[in-house]
Amino acid sequence: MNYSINSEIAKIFNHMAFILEGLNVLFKPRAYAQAAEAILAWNKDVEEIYKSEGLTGLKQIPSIGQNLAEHIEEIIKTGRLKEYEKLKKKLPVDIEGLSAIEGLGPKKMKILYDKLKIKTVADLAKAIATHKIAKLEHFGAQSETNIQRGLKFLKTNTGRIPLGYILPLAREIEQKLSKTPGVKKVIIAGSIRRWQETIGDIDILAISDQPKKIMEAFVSLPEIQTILSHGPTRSSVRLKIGLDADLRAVAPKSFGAALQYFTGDKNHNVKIREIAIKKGLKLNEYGLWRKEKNIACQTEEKIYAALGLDYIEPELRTDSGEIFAAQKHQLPRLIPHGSLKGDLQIQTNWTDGECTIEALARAAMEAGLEYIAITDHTKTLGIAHGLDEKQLAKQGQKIDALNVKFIKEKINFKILKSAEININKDGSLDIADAALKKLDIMSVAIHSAFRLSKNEQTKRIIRAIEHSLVNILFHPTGRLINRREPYELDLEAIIKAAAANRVALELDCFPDRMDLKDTYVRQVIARGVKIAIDTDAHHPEHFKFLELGIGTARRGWAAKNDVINTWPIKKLLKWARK
DNA sequence: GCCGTTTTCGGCCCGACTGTTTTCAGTCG
Repeated sequence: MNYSINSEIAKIFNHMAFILEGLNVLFKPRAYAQAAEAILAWNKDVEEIYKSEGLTGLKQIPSIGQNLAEHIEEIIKTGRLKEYEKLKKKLPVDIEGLSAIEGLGPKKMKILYDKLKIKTVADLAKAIATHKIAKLEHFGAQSETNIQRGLKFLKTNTGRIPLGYILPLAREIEQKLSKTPGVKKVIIAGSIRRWQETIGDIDILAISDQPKKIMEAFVSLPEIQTILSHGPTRSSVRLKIGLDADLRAVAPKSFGAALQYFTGDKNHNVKIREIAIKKGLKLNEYGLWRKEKNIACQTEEKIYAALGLDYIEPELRTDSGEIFAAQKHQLPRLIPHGSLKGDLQIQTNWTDGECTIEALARAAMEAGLEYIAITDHTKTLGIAHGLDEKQLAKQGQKIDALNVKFIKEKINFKILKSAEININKDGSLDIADAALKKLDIMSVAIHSAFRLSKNEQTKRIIRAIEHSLVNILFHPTGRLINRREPYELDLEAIIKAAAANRVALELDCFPDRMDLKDTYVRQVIARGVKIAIDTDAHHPEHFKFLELGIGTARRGWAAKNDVINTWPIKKLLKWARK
């Protein structure tokens, strides 16, 4: 899918928000920034929406009203936005470049431009070298030093890092801080607690009566490159890996309120606080208050309840309908962590995996699973030495033998015969039906011809879904986070075909795939289509990624029964036999 | 500029930390 128009418009709106902020305009900046966020999060191309439903369609997007819908219309029609051009003249600077400097926001950028005509990072470096900054009003020697330091450590704009690659480090820091004297509890909050697919920083909450001690421990961690701020209850650091980490400490009695506040996300919290205001209350990280009187603070559950809401799980806190559902008691019962019984995508050393079937099976047992499907690539994927019909049959014999061995060892574990069957360019499969019939479960995927037109790609995949033996479509959109855009395809049409043919769509939870992503999971299960959460394991260590898949499925409002590999093996095989 | 089951007008989250300030504005989350 091509959302470049969405990101282009979001970028313009974000720039406008920034400039308006610099011009001291009230409230509009938030309106523009929220609109930008909403457009980015929307799963449909705004140009398509506009073409089929006009301005009315655009106004269905949250935070888009008459004015912004007309702005979008103008950008689609003319490729530019006059109002943006006008604003740009008032602050014609490299917003992205300069924003990468810690502590430099719209107001200061405006001063730097007005007084010194600083437009770029290079201009800024020059001004620093000649000590012009310190002499400016509202700046000083310290500001100059800080900007100089900021120039050295530009905020990494390589983007966000997949959760799976950050989680081990975050947990290590959590462990270390837990050992500080006087600490009652340390918990990772923020986007990690919400299981967001990528992470921009690590947020940690500490419960302690002696917050200064834990702040001291935090800023002394060996993982740290620089200290950005260091106060008695809050500190902020840049880690050596280029990511920021924040620690917030509160007293035990404020635990629930602080956890709610520090988990976010921001939009969710703003909405929750607005609900508090409407009830004549105030919510902050210390509790829920009516004037000076405390209403709730110990647990998140109590705070949500006091606001008339069912408890909202962290994964759902994205301001995308969860608050309304909590008011109406309509929140889903999310799939619990640890409820997967199997993993249906695993590659072995028969193709591009690193280990034997048995080693992977034993690792899966260790991870608490009851079954796995071996899904080596098939023959047309030359680079992975894909298996042909004969080799598949031979692998089947090996799997049979291992299953017998497990029975003899009295191990309750089963290996299923499967494959990651390659979909040809025309939508046919590269393995003959006779060989496919011998497999326990059949999964398909595309690995080539990524650049087909949207129409052709969609038709190709639907043809594979319609094959009478196919059970699962692997990594349906093909995106690789920070590396490859998804293929152009009409996901709605694919979901429809999957529903009609009772085919499941995969949530491949390898950290940089996470495909389907959260919002797509929500779209898919809303249409009654099942998902399979698989690790795509190539190595025994990879089974630890299962928790990431559950996190993303929960973000997509999935219940246990929406996920086929929570089922006992008998139920799964019955389903697979169509 | 958006939004609404207390509002179609009058609201718009809240607080810590920093640096420049003698009481506060900017930035950040």
